Amino acid sequence: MQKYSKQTRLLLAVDCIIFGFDGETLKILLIKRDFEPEKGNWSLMGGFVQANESVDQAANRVLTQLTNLQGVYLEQLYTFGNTKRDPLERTVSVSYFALIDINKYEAQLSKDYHADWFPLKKVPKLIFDQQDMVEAAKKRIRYKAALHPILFELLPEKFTLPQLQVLYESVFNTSIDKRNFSKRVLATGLLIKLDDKDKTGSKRGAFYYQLNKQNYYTKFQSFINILPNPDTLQV
Amino acid sequence: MQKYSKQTRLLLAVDCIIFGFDGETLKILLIKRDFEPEKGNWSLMGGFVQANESVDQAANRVLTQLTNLQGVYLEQLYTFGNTKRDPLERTVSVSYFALIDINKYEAQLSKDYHADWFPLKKVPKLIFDQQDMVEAAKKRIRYKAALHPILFELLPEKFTLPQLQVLYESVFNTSIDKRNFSKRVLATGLLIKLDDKDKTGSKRGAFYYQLNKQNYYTKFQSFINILPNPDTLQV
DNA sequence: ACAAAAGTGTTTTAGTTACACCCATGG
DNA sequence: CCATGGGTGTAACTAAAACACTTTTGT
Repeated sequence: MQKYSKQTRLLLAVDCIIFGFDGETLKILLIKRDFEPEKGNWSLMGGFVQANESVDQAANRVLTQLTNLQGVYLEQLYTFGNTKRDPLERTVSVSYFALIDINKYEAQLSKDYHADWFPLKKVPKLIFDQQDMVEAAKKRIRYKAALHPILFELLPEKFTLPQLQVLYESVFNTSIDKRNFSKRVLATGLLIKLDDKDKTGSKRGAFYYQLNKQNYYTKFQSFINILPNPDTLQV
Repeated sequence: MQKYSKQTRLLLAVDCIIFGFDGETLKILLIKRDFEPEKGNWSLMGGFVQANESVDQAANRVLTQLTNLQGVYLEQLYTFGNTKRDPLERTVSVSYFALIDINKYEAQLSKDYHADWFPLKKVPKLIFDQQDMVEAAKKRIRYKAALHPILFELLPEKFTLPQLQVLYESVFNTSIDKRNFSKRVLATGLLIKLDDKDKTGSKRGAFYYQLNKQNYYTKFQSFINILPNPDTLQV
């Protein structure tokens, strides 16, 4: 089966940076690595690409293994290819980032995989070059969210404008005027106002909204304008 | 040296989409593949990642092989990992795109490598999934150029505003008001006006400009605003 | 003297920011 | 009845778009 003779064959891995939002801060999901080297240390969920699967399929497999979720937003981030990144054997890793609704994630799974959620500011030391992967993922999510409506992937089907605003404020580490925020968000045409309210956050309650899926898919690739001053954003 | 036993090892390649601008249209550089399969057909410049080099190094090596240029703008684009993309043997390819000053490219090299420049609208049939790579690169260059000043990498050290405008108009397939264009470009603070003129394009001549390297490097990551209506751009 | 491309300024329009009060409700 | 968070409108300002004429010079 080796038709290109004399060429080096090497290990190819995938690693997933899995983001979730708990209503207050953006978090990532890490596991305790269960094999050597670095066994027992915090790590991204990952795995080797198998002979019979594409790289994308490998990333999806690995993500589903840990979360038991299907159809999740998953995007290729960057391929890390330094020769020494895995000290045991040359391994190139294709990193992906995923955005999941943290409520759909079952806590039970954390026990099975010795996994845990970490706020971005409290990420523990990670194995190999995974610190770089997380940094790249943080940059990418901010970059992309400044231009495209990806953050909705982190919220449940029904959400309120205050919830959405907290999410944006947390991702961009800024505070936004709620009047202007609501104007900009509603001007995108991506939201449908529902009749019922979320009463958990206040006595008056805040109206629920849901995504207008049609507009969402057609406008996903175009630039949107939810943030103030996106021009001055350093990304 | 195989420490992770029972895992699949596979071939890893790099492929480069090399862009150049001849003053009229955006072009890419292709070669005639000199080994089987698909020997003699048009192909991107590429090669296998060797045991002792990083993936980035492989991309740089391959680019320098064909162009004899160093220090060129080279950015990782996407990793293509379908199982069947190379019919001979499973090969995952990390694609990169490069922006070069077409004047620095020596025509002699084209003869050595049986290479040629093709306008984006006249790219011939390519091997494997390289058509997808070129499409991804076209999208990426437009996307990135709409937000960041990468197109200067395609121009010589000294260039005129009319030349720059033709470049933008060609990349975005649009026509731009020259008064507004010059206002926006100069407002970026990226350009230094020189004293001499390019007289090849007109009797009066157009002033040369060069990049303010300092501002260029510090502002490279922030969003700039040279295009009209970037919001409505489909990318 | 005229053709051909370079260069420049102003008005109009649209979009963004800043800002403060009333509303609804549970306790 | 009051504390808490939700919801909304307007005026001031800033940025973008539209638009046309003058300059230079080689032939």
